[in-house]
Amino acid sequence: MTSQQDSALHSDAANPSRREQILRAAAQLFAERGSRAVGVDDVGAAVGVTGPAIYRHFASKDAMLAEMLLRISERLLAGGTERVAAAGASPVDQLRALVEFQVDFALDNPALITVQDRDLGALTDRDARQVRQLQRRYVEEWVAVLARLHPEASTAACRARAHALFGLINSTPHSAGRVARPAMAGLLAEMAMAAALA
Amino acid sequence: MTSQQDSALHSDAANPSRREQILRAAAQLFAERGSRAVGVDDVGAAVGVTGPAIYRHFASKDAMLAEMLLRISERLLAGGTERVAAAGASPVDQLRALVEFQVDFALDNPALITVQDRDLGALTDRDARQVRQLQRRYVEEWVAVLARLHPEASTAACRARAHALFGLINSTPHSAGRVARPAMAGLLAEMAMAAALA
DNA sequence: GCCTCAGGTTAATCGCCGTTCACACTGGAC
DNA sequence: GTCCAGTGTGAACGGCGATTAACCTGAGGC
Repeated sequence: MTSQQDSALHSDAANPSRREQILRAAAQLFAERGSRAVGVDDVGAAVGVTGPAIYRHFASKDAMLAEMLLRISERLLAGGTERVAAAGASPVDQLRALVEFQVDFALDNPALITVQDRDLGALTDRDARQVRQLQRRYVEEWVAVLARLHPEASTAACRARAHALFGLINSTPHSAGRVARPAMAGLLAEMAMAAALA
Repeated sequence: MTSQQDSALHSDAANPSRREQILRAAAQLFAERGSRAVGVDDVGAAVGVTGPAIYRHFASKDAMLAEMLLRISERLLAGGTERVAAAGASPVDQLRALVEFQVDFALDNPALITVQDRDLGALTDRDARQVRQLQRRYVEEWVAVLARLHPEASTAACRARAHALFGLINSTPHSAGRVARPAMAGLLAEMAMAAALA
């Protein structure tokens, strides 16, 4: 139904391998219905093959989900640290860089955003631990910046603030498409900045 | 494990019937693992009975989830309209009333908040439609207030803004417990007001 | 012209889990 | 005391869905 094609998954966006096609289709389906409600046959059908063909490319359905979530977390962490580094020394500028990065990511990859916080629990302990560790490092990036903007606040409060900002920005998938992308980006960034500095 | 006892489910909080116990336990489990990952036996075990005993109180596992989500939506809608009505004519006061109501609800019922937006898709079409309709009416309550505060903004933009505020406030379950309840309530309300008025 | 191998296919297998069944055990109502 | 409604229990049943097995094909390399 959706023509949405979350961009953060492809190595080679132009000519995606079958493996990449599967990951993208799976992300879309997982986001719509939840990973446990999506059958291996559904994923196969979405790329024009039968269910078991998946196993030529992934060890298991869980492995697909794991790879998906690991890539997202890595991409967020890498992008976040990069943007902060490029933003100079001003905490407000750093915050703005993080906000704009997260807004762009959420608008570009609504399905991945949805899957990430809905299906973390479906991973094996081992995979989940690894994803959570990457997520934690990304959060700490935000916490460090927020701490400089609110010197009086505890670390725990800054962490809560960071999570609240993620919730705000990641609300995108819920208010799907009725507002044009640039306007939406502006609105979310503005709200996030106001909330962050309040 | 958790001593959390979401309060919005009981009619008689003091001496809950077996039926209510089941709903509470199920909400907790569903929030932790997702409704599809929780077995009927798990729910039974959580209240000290075997799985099939559930069927003395609910027609099916889906019926449990449906009742849970319907109650939440009804409670939110009722609470929201009531608070707005009691807040007088000032849009800012009305907004503050809504924000404080939502913050209290989210802090009191983290499990329900989680289940509500994670497991809506597991409902039958009929039930899902009904829940969505209640949710929509609650959202419109917010949209009406936001529209008066931003007369220049489109309805769609106000709706996006409302969803963003829900995302912010409902982030509570993700930053579980490290900040004391009153401080958390203050922080979330402050951030939400700033974001709403930005 | 063969051999290999990547990538598919269809037809089992197999375990899990929602649900139903047939049979107790209560504890009031009368 | 009897009876019945309400609750539970353990043992099937049945379907669904992930995985595996066995077999096929077509494109290169040699």
